[in-house]
Amino acid sequence: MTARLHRDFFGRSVHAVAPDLIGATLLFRGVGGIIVEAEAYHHTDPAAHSFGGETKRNAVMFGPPGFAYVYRSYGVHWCLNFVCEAEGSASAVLIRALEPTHGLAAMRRRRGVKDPRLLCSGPGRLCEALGIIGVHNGLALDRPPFRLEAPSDPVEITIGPRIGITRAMELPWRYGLKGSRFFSKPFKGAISE
DNA sequence: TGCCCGATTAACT
DNA sequence: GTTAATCGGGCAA
Repeated sequence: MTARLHRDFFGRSVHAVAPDLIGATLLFRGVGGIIVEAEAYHHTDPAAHSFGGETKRNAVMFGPPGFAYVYRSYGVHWCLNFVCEAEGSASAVLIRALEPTHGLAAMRRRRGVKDPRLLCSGPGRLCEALGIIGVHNGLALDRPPFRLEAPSDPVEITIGPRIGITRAMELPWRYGLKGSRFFSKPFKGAISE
């Protein structure tokens, strides 16, 4: 239990890493919870930021695996991704929701809500709850302030179409912890694995 | 430089 | 169900 996730873990296909992240514990400065929802993005995928090639914003995606890619969404929110595969592959997993387990008081203070289901259920919400912002773009995931631990027990995975995107919507690259009450949105037409 | 748009959220009707 | 908030990237001129 509590096996740390090392760089080798991320040096695999996003389609292997994303489901393996479900059930893992993500902490940022000791605050966080269990990853219950994630989506895979690959540079051959029209919905990925890296699809059009390397830019200043997405440069971290083109670097080595095991680092955080943080970007601003809709000019309002921050979103957290984990870079995967090999350097230059430009693929990443978007962390979409956590089940809060550590530092609930800090999360409530930052988010301004009490309901645990509103603290980290969404990519923008979880970054606000954990205090992750643009300056954390490019940080390594295997050392502080990040900490990642593998699931202590095997988990059942739910798979469905990604949400919030306008391109390649049909690709079933959204992964969830089966039965979780902390999704950003329900899984529709979900398949269990 | 100007313009449009987005891997979102919350607050509406 | 709809829409404003808000800003950097990407592209056209």
